[in-house]
Amino acid sequence: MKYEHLNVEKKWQDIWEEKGVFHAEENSDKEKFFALIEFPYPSGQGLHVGHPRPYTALDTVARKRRLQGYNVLYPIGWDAFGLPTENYAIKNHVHPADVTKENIKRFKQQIQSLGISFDWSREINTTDPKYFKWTQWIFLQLFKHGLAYKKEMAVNWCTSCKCVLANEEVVNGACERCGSEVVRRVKSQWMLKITEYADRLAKDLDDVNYPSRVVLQQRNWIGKSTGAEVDFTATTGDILTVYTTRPDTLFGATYMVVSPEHPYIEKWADKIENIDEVRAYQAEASKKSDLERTEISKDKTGVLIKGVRAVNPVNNKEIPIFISDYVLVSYGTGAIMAVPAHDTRDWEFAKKFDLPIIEVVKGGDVEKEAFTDCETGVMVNSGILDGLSVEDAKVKIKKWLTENGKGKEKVNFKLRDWVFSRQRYWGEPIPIVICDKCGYVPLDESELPLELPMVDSYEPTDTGESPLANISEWVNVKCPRCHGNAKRETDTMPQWAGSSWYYLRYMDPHNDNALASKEALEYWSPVDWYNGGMEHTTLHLLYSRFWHKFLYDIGVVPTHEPYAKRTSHGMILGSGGIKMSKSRGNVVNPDDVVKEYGADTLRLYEMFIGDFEKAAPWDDVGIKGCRRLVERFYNLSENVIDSDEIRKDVEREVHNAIKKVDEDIENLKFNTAIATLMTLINTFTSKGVTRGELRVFAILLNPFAPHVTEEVWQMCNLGEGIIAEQKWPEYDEEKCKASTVEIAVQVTGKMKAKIIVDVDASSDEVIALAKANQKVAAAIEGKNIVKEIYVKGRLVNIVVRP
RNA sequence: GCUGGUAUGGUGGAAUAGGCAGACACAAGGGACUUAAAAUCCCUCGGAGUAAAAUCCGUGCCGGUUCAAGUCCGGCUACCAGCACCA
Repeated sequence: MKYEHLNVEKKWQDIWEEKGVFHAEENSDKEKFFALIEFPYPSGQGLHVGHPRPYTALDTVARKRRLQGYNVLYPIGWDAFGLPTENYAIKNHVHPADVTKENIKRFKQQIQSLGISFDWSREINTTDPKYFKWTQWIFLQLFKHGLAYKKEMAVNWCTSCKCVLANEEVVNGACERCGSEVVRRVKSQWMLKITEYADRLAKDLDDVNYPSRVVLQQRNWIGKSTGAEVDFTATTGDILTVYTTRPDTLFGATYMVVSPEHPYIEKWADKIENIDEVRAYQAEASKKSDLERTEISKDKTGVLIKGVRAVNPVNNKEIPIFISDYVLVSYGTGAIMAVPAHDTRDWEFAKKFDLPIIEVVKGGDVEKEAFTDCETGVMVNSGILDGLSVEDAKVKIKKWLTENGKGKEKVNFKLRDWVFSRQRYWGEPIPIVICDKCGYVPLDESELPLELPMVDSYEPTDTGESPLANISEWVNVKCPRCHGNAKRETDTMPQWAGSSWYYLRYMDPHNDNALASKEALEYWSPVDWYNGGMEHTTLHLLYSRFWHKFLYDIGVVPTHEPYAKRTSHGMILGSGGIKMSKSRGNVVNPDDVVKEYGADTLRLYEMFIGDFEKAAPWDDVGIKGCRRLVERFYNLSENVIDSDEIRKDVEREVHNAIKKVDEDIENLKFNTAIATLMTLINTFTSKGVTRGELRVFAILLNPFAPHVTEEVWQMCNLGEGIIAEQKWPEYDEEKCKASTVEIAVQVTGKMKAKIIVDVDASSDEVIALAKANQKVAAAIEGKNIVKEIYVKGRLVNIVVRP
């Protein structure tokens, strides 16, 4: 019997749509379950087979939860602001809003053909003014709480996008999006004080269920370190504070280094004898792009500051001061004490400039390389610290510094504030007015949303100004405070703004009075299960945790973390394990797969392809195995045994399958869940299937292959419908157990025979049975038995010596 | 350089808490059905070895612990990802 997947799938999708079966219920007494996938960016290229992997995975979970009686929220929307759309619009002389509309239409149609159980009544779009009204509203709250501020600073400037980038968006000195060179530019930028939350963002990772690799990556990015600030006195009389994680090595400091941007250089200008040389070095350092700075990272450069020296507070020794670009102005105090004996970078610098190396931790050979081990060393040449371990020395010196007013314990983070403005058109306008008299004035909340003006040209400029700056009728406004002439902020928000809170909007997507109602937030928070890509770990995932914590602090949301559980999927690669890309011409379009094999087959294959968390290569031929599963299942309907029972001889296999599929879905082991179903269907194909067995099987398969299972259910008159009945099967632990079991028998670790024994047979009985086996008897004959081991239900090992 | 992760047949991948390596698929080979092909069904399918068995070898490499190691420990190698002068 031929399975006409196109008709069947369309039929069921129409039924689901018409009945609205996937709409999350309002005011429900049921327990809630909120499943979330990262909403897509509707690009011009349309869907590729990578997209459905996470959608299908959480769809499987969401469908299972519905069958288990939960009120499930599984929403989708569009993260639609962004550069590719804008660039396409510029090139083709159409408005980005129109491009976005077209792209969404295509994406939606493609996703709907997969039969994912999204609640389309809650669809959101970050470019919709009704949506970004609340993005702007959150920005205003951040501003009012001092967490959004404008600052003149050196920023990452993408030469191709003509736009600044956040630190998180710079990859190996290049733009994360387009790969072009990123250079430093001094610009006045809106910043968000994510650093204010650094400690909580790191610490609260303990309270959520995230994969350890995600936790680790976020913690590394936040980069918390504990050390001390130490006050050196310069010969000018100024206090020059350094940050170090190794205050124990203070006696080994033989010079200091300040970053080229350190403010004291200007202050000391007339005391520095070689100020021209110093200035030349500063100029050179400022010209370097990030890429150059990393490329030359091995060869240290620097200039000795002549005329000013520093005094080590612990022994009053005078030491020289250098400037060098290996010290960053943005971390710590922008100045370090250099301990060449115990820091690799300082060691390299000292060797190059022929500076003294004083060993203060014994245990290595500091003439050969820096000894950085903190575990084994013992303090030497360190006055009061001599003889102590590194750990004890740290404690003692911190105490000494505090007591003598020479420094204090200090925690530092690598995390920097978030550069939040972009000089592009297609983003949320920043709702701020710049007034000569009043400074930065927020728009009144009643003025929101502040919409984008219609313009003829939204090309980015080289001047570093947003295209919005040219629209004088939009730019020139009255100051909301003093009503004098003022100008709007013309930069827009980055792509990450809209996605930093979108999951909240799904809870109450049509609310005009708040980003979501209190009741909805109370009921649906937090997201129970959020699946997304590893590439967002230090971007979207971190940003949204920051916004959420802020919203929690100002009483908007009821939980301090947005996502209770996070999982991550691997990429779908092209055949041969290379990345799919348009330029390689190896992109597989899901539309073609749906057409040829059907959505159920595509879904099954996406889940069967391999370990969900790892990358897997697409195989055009391999998908056939999944199509066969669908057909075999469909064909089971032809010869159903008229009985509602589960037959005794398959009972154990059926109950084990329920258990296995249930557990595997919860543990992201979709591939082995499907393998279990394949094994079971092989049994049914050879032994036939009863109505009772078919019911169980169809429900287990339903979350993976929702169309064909409903179809067979209907054809065989098994009941009202799988979704309609909501009955996830339960397994009976007793029925999973076998009465007899096959035991492997080894003689000194070598497999000799297999015997069948009673599950509850005693060790003695089993060993006796094993010895009675011909092959085993032959193998142990005439030898000393040293040991006899029985592992229950597994094997017997008889250890002999000749 | 640092931090994680991974390594299993021709391929994708299984293997609870150390207990029969290769589940489940794909491909390949053989057979049945067919005028033929497709589809379907059945058989074989890590390597060496044998007429068939027996037997030996085998989870990136080298060692170790154990009655027993893909799994644990020590030392490498390769690949992937993240970070990259963070003091």
